[in-house]
Amino acid sequence: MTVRTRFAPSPTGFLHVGGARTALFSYLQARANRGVFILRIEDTDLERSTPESVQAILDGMNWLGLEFDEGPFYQTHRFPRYAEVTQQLLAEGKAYHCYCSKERTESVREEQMKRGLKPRYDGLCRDRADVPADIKPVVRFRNPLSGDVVFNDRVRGAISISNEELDDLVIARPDGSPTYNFTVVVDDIDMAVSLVIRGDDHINNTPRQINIYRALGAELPDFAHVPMILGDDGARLSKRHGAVGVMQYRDDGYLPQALLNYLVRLGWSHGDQEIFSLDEMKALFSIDDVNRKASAFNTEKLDWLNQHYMRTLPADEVAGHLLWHFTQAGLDPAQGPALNNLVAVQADRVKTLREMTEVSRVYYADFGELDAGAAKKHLRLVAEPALRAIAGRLAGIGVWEAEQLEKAVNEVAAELGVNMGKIAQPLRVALVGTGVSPSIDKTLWLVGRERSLHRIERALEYIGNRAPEA
RNA sequence: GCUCCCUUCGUCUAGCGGUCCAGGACGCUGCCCUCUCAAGGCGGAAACACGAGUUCGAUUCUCGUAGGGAGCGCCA
Repeated sequence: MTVRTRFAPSPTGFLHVGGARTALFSYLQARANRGVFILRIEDTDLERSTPESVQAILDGMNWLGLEFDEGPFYQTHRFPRYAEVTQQLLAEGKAYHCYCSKERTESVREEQMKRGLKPRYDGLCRDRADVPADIKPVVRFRNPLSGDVVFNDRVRGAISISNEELDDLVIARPDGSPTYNFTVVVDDIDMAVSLVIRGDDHINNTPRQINIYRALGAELPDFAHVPMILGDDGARLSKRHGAVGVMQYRDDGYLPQALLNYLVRLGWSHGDQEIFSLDEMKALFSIDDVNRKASAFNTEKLDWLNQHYMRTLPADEVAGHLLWHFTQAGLDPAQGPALNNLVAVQADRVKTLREMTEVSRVYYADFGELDAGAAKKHLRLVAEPALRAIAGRLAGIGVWEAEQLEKAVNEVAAELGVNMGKIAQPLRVALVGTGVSPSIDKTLWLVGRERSLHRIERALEYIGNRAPEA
């Protein structure tokens, strides 16, 4: 039997990391078993669902590379089907019309709470014979009154709940529109989903859904409830934790490979392995190895992975992602070194592409003021001879490559009888305006000949203009 | 309140009764390397929530306790 999994988000916002991981697990489980991955949009809540959210979810999945084989299916397109099944249940006496007002069911709930009971519908209309006029009824599922619902969760193990804890849930509103617990079951049956992977906030819904499966005479799928993802502080993930939307991570400079790798290791592991390519994930992942415990999102580890991928992925590939950030930052890549060269030099110095863009600005556009502290410390009178010497040397250099540049700087240092620090730091400040940059040869290489000579000239002016030292 | 679920270093995790005075990774930290910042190399500190059982033997099994989470909608 082929494994069929699905991701079924409701389009009420962007794709957040928790949903993304659920989607990833579902996707990988399908891939690992040569199965089918389905995308279904659960948009039955007309009030809160928006086309923008649908697009945001699609964008997020696309950015992560989670390709679905079937869908997207929209529940709003399937209302006739739900109505059909509702009628079937009604006809078979497995569901009934309920004329209770919202007010009544709410007061019943309050009363039960007050008495220390679990709030549930009291079944007043369950065996009602009369048909009140002028009231549009809801349809309730006739849940079994006794017995236990037992299922074996692929990540949680055996879970059991008594039917006495469950009540007759509403499956259709007065206007005929279906409700969640009902549509999922109908859809998962119709789409032949064999493994339902979803957040563990659905554990408590599962028994009532199982009862519906049974009433429909359908075979049960497997269930796998994955734990939720918490914020850095262990509290439920929310906006105040910063980035929660997948696309926000792109904006912040993360590579999809890094986020994917980070997410797959949240709740799942394969021995001590930390780095997984998508192909490895597809080959090694198993939902049965997923943990039961909720895990906290740790941005520092994501940073580490992101840097790892910036360093190890082909520079051209990273450059492709970097280009997007350059565009966002209003930088023209044509005004400086090729982006793949930039990546090769900068990758092990920054955590994100956004950071790379920021620290690389000086290679594509002029910088304003010299950093006051750095200039004061390194652009002093004593540095003047070194800068003049290096400028003269650079002007005549044949091939503007790191190797030659390093040689040139070394030779000038030797000729002047000073150590590297005495020449590299002033030169660095002259070239980029601050005391921090890649090794001096790479820095020169990135800045380029004309720009380097011009900036050294400017630094010499600065030295000339500064007040005599005490 | 009721029901269900969870509990190994700060964090992500390995462990599936003895191999564990608990292993890896991020982070932190010491040293080395060094033209700055990184990266890298070699070290270090850091955990089985607690209490009873079961067993020759429990991190691993059972039950309690404590703490945490989720659900209890005509939301999904």
